[in-house]
Amino acid sequence: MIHSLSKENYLKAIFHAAQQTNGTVPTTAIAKKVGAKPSSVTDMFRKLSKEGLLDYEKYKGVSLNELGKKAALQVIRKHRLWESFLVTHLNFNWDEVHQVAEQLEHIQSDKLINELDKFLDFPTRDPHGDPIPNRAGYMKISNKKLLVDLSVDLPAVCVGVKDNSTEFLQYLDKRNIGLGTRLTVLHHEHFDGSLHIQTDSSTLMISSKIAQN
Amino acid sequence: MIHSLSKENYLKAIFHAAQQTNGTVPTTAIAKKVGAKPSSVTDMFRKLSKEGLLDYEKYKGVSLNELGKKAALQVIRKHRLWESFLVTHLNFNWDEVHQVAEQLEHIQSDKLINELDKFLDFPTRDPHGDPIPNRAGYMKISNKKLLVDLSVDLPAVCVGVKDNSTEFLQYLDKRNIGLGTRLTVLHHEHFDGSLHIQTDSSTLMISSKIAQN
DNA sequence: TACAAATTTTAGACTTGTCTAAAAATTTAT
DNA sequence: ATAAATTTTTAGACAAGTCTAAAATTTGTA
Repeated sequence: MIHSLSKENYLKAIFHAAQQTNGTVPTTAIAKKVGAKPSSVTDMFRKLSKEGLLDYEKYKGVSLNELGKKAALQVIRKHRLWESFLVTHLNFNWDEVHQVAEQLEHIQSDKLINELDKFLDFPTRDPHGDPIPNRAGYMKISNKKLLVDLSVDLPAVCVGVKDNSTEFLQYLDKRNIGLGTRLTVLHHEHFDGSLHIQTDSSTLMISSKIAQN
Repeated sequence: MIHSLSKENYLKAIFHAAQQTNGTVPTTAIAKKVGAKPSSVTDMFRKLSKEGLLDYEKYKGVSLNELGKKAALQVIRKHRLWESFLVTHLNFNWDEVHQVAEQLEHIQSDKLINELDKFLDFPTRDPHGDPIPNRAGYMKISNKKLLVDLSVDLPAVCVGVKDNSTEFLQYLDKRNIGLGTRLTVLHHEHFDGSLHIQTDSSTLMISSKIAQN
């Protein structure tokens, strides 16, 4: 139940890659993610497969099984909790945390990570707005988030809306916002909760209308 | 200027061993500390020597040079700052922290460790009472500490006293405390600062008399 | 459908850090 | 002072994770 640093990185990479492609991931995709040559990735696929963490068929790519998913989610949980800690308590900016969290995510100690979770008051989103798996490995599916929860200056893509009423959709349409629209939050206006956002075509202001990223 | 996990462990082990023996450390002493066979230690001695971190002569043992000492102190700084964090913010007991700190001490990030230092308000002692090197690598020589600063239940040895007056020494003598006496603090009485301590031969009470560990 | 291109796997090798067994040097003790 | 005991080093090997080069398989296209 304890994996090497390298194996944890592969599991994480496969998990993330599988979010895009529906489950099965090709060798080269992982090679790019982990910064290794495809031949090395094949070797590791066989090892992880033999350890019962993923399903692998020669030339067919891999997919995480339940055990592998669980292991990957634990690493992701650690990564995101550490990122949160760095930003909220150690004065890191959201764009500085990744490299350090890549190291911290491999520290092995259940007590450590659960106490950190408690210390941070059980956050559900990391500084990039991505969901943090809980102790049991459960996390809200996908990395959608409400526009109001979106970090300032973080580029994002609109993939859905919460309020599906026609009037709301027309409102968005009039402003050229739809599925696939790329946007960035420029500024949060705290007194009324309104947002200044930047899309590819224009800059505009949005009130507390809730759009999902 | 960046060393592998294993090398950092060797540097730390050599540093600690050198505190006892006046500078030069034999192969077997390090073998025991790092949990490796003497032949492996010899190999590593040669590597670290070639990297300019320590002075090594075949069959003569090693000693850290300035560069090696600096590197060791940075690892020790990280170890002790993390121990402090674990105890003061994550509800670890002083006897639970070591194993986790052994991992955390190898995280590479100057910003991380300096921000952690600041977050902890620049502590000078870790939970075991050992001094924490500052950013520049400076630390109060040796791990002596005042008895009043000694953690409860941590076994210690008396190696000196601050007040050298005859009457104070006689006072200690009467209670069978001298250089080399092993003792443990059982309890701190907060209202008057007195201490209950346990020596090999007896249990006794000490007022705010300051004895150095 | 068959060939060319791209992807994936195999084979053999290298690095780091470790080990065992045996040889060499040092220390201890008589 | 020399033999015995201990310590240290050398030599050769191994596991993990990686690489390059070449072979095998799959995919895309004419």
